[in-house]
Amino acid sequence: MQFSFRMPVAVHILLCVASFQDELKVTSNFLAGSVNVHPVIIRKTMGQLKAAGLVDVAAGVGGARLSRSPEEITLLDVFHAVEEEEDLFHFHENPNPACPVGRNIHALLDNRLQTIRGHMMKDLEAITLQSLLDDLKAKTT
Amino acid sequence: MQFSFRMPVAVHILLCVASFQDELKVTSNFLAGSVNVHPVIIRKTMGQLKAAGLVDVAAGVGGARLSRSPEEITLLDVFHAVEEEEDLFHFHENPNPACPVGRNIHALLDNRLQTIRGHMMKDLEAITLQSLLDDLKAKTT
DNA sequence: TTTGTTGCAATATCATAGATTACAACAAAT
DNA sequence: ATTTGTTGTAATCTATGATATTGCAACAAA
Repeated sequence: MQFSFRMPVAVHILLCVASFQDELKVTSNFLAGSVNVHPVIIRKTMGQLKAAGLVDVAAGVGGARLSRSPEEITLLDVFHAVEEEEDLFHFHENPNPACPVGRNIHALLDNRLQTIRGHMMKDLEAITLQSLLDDLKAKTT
Repeated sequence: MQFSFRMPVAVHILLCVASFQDELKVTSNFLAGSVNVHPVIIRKTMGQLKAAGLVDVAAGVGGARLSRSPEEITLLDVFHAVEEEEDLFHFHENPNPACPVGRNIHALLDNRLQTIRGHMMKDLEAITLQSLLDDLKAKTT
């Protein structure tokens, strides 16, 4: 089990927008060509990024731009924009309350797993779009 | 998206085995009653725990026991026993190699996300079955 | 008014997880 | 040796969620 590819796709979109917004009109069709998914998926994801205040999309005429500088966009922002707010692990419903383990399993695991999730969020927060752009530049020059 | 509930179920199984192995025969039907899932799911999960060397199951006569002491079983052991070895995030296949972003997106994200996954593994490793049993005892007495 | 685009709904397709059924293999008890 | 209760495993069913696809109204600029 793993997270869907919405997150990598969203990062891909943001990198493309950051890289090309000054040279050409970054449309969902253009992005679909680079990411290689259906344009509607791009538009949907872009809608989430827009709702999160990460990009501005020009309705009608088309094209997208970053709403903030790449230093101010972290992977945590992207994650929150794109993924549901869920627990990392899915608990089984209705464990038997007559069993001491069943009665307590949820409470036992919950805070420990939330801690792990918290660490993951911190890690994502430490990665900025700018750092990815820097790496990208290093790889392409 | 999140991990399936195999992991919490496996922990539940191990806690029950540890708690009851000296008092009664811990069968898949007994466990199914506490966890509240189908006995076949228990047997399947138990098979994974057995293959990972965490429990011994008595074929024929039935009943399970821990193969090691609870101090020597970590949630990382359980995780490896029960979850596929996958990346945390699912990458989109076939990004456009003609685009500098598409050509590099995988390499850009991969090691960063692997690092995050590594932290998660370390966190899981720090949680022993014994610590859960201690908490359980504190809650039930 | 035309053109290219976004936003969104509806539907289709596909993969995966869990539930369920069925049954052979097994070991102990009698 | 037979019975009994259990494990191990395969096959199938169902539900859910993710992505793909189609279609179209709304929009803004030329």
